[in-house]
Amino acid sequence: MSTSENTTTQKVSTAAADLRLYDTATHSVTTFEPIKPGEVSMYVCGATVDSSPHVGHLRAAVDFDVIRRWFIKLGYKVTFIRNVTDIDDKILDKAAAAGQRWWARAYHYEREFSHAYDTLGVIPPTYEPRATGHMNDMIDLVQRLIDRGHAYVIPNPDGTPSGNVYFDVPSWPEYGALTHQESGTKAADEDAEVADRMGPSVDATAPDKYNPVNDADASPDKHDPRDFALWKAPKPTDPADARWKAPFGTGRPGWHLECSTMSHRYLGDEFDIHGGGLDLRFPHHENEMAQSRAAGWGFAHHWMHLAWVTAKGEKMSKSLGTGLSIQAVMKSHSAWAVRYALASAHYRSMLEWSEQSLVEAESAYERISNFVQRAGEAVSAQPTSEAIAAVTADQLPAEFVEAMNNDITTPTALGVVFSTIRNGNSKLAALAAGDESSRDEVEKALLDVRAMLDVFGLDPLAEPWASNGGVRTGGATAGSSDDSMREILKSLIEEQLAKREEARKTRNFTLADSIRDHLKSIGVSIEDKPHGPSTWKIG
RNA sequence: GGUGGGUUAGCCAAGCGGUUAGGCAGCGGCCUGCAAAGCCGUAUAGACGAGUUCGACUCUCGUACCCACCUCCA
Repeated sequence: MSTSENTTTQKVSTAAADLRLYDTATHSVTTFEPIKPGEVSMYVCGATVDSSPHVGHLRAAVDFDVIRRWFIKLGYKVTFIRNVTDIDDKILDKAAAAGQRWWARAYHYEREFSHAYDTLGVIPPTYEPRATGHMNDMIDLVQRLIDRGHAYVIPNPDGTPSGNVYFDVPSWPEYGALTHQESGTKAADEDAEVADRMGPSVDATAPDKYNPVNDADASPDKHDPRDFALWKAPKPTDPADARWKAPFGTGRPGWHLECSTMSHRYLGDEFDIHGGGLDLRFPHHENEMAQSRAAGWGFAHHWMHLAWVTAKGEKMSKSLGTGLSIQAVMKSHSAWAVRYALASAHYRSMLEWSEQSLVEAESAYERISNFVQRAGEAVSAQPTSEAIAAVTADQLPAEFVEAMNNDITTPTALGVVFSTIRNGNSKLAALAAGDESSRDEVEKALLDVRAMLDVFGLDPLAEPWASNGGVRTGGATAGSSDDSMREILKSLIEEQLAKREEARKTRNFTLADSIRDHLKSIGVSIEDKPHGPSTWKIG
């Protein structure tokens, strides 16, 4: 990716004016207009680090990474924030159950997430704030909301503040603007029973229709069932180092508060895009929006929510215990294939995760890397990473740009990649047949393909794949850290190839085929060429 | 009960009111000593019912089924 420090000369592409994105708040696809010309600010809700990442978490990271890379390709300077929620009920509960310090558990799983992100080639955020690092900001925000009349402190019997502070939903008439659940006018009596069974709903505003399902919601202190915790008094079991002093009582922050605080800290009063998983829409993002706006901030202009990864048609979920751990998947599949499988569905569509999707991804890798390798050899040079980063959106194939600009339609954009490869393969064949006029077209196709793949983070010769083998071939690519072993392997295999070549010349095909079969059985595949020597690769 | 999304060929997955999505798998052909890779061609679609239209997979309404959020969740 472009790492140019000199952003003053950065130019936004012409294509950028035509980017359209779906906005959760308006339920429509609208043209994207940045707050500051040439810049995009994004805040994405990161993980609550209470246990290992699963495939669904990685989809979120990969999809937002692709969106971010597209903004960069359009020529924007992107500030990308993804937080780490490292203090919350689940972390405290699970750590206590496992006999761990809560912060030790949080840090352990934060490292697992980071490692998984790196493995899949997700660009690190511009900043990655932790909730625990922003306590003063959070306390300030709670106080600000109290001062502005949008929050109230629950007093102890003796009149001192208890540490429980709630957001006053009725004080904020815009509440519900994001998810449109503000109605409250229905409710024939027969609805009440179902509403109760289904738990709290912002539609069920009447106190007698409210049937709380957990302690926090059950609090009799709340003025309105929709009110939510900004600051929580410690439970007796909470460890001493999970309690922070505040003017409204010792306690810890509510979940929603964290993101409002951190987005403001790093992106200011207003920013372009707020993202997260679909499940965060309500209540998390609705509440975030209410408290940030009630604090007097403009907050997010645009909301993007990602759909699930499903397994056998159902949501892959930590809480349902159906999450497929990323470590398990990585045991039998390459990181490239996992990333491809995750990036190949539209971000707002459910993504059905199966072995078959991984198998297809591996096939895609073969097809793509075969082309990249052969084209590179045919024109005697691969484009440099600088050359690829320098390709602007305006220089990419128009159909690709249109697909990406049309709400990041990655499946269609990927179709353009394959079309370009097919066309490039044809030119490659023409070039091999001696048609020198095809050389420029092969070169162009190679550059286009790698630049498009770079938008997906799937250029096989870019990091992190390159140092992991990249295009796995005996001939062209070096880069292994273990060069001497590589040389030994190479000479052994080439000795076999020479024997086979000799056999082919004497039309001893039985011997030639047995050499090929043997190499295949140890994981080396042979490819004969119309002219010149046969090539080999591992895999 | 409220809110939102979905139903496309063997499988995965898009756009589009009329003109090839794409991938994987299949079939036929070219190339090859045979393969592999690659190229060309090709079959199988749009849950169901009605409506709008010259024309609908695409718009509208209805029905069925599936999924999600409303409680922690990417």
